[in-house]
Formats: sequence, structure tokens, C-alpha cells
Amino acid sequence: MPADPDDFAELVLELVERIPPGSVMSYGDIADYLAQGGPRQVGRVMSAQGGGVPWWRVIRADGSPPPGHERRALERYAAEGTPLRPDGTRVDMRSARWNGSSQGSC
DNA sequence: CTCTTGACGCCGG
DNA sequence: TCCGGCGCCAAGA
Repeated sequence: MPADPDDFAELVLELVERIPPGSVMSYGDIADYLAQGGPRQVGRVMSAQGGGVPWWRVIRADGSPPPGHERRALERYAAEGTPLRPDGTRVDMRSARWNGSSQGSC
């Protein structure tokens, strides 16, 4: 059973890679989906090893991209077609939120 | 061993 | 809608 902390990181990275284009997941959603750790732990993993996965698909519950990479993330959203809010600086979690399954909403 | 910080989340004003 | 504060868990100094 997953007792090694490194396993948690792998689970997070694997889930992030599974996030389809145009959809995003919040740190809390990932932690809740994995049913372990917490939003802070997910953010820690992303900042540590998130460089090998589509980290731009992982954002805060507010829909705001990680600090220091806002510009990078916005470019990805424009390229992937991620639904953004009128402000253009945040993601429309209302529709871009991915639950981990193939289409749960609607 | 203790204190502070951090790619967070939620509530109140 | 924006700002500030508190809570939660783990790593670093």
C-alpha cells in the first residue's frame, strides 16, 4: 500500500497527465480525488516535480494559475482552448473543471 | 526539537 | 468583487 510519500507525488503527476486538454483541476480537487494529503501537498509536488507534466492544467480553486507562471499558463489555455473568464486572467472552473472521469457533468 | 514558509481553501468584512 | 485572516500538512532552516 502506498506508504511512501514518493508514491503520492507519482499519483498526482499521473493524474495531471490524465487531465484532457481544455479541462483543468484544482489542487484541492486532486487531493480530494486521491483522497489523501491536501491541497498544499499537491501544490508542493507540482512545484517540485510538476515540470514534467501539464502543470498549467492544475490551478487554484479560484481558477487562477500558479504565481510566476501566469503568462505561461495563459498561453497554454489559448492554445488548448481552455474556457477563460471575462477577465481573461482566470479559468472558468464552472465548465473547465474536470472530475477525473470522462465527462461527468451533463 | 521548534519556528517559518509555501504553485491552497474557505469564511468574513 | 477585492482584501485579510485562519486552518491544514509537510519540508526546510
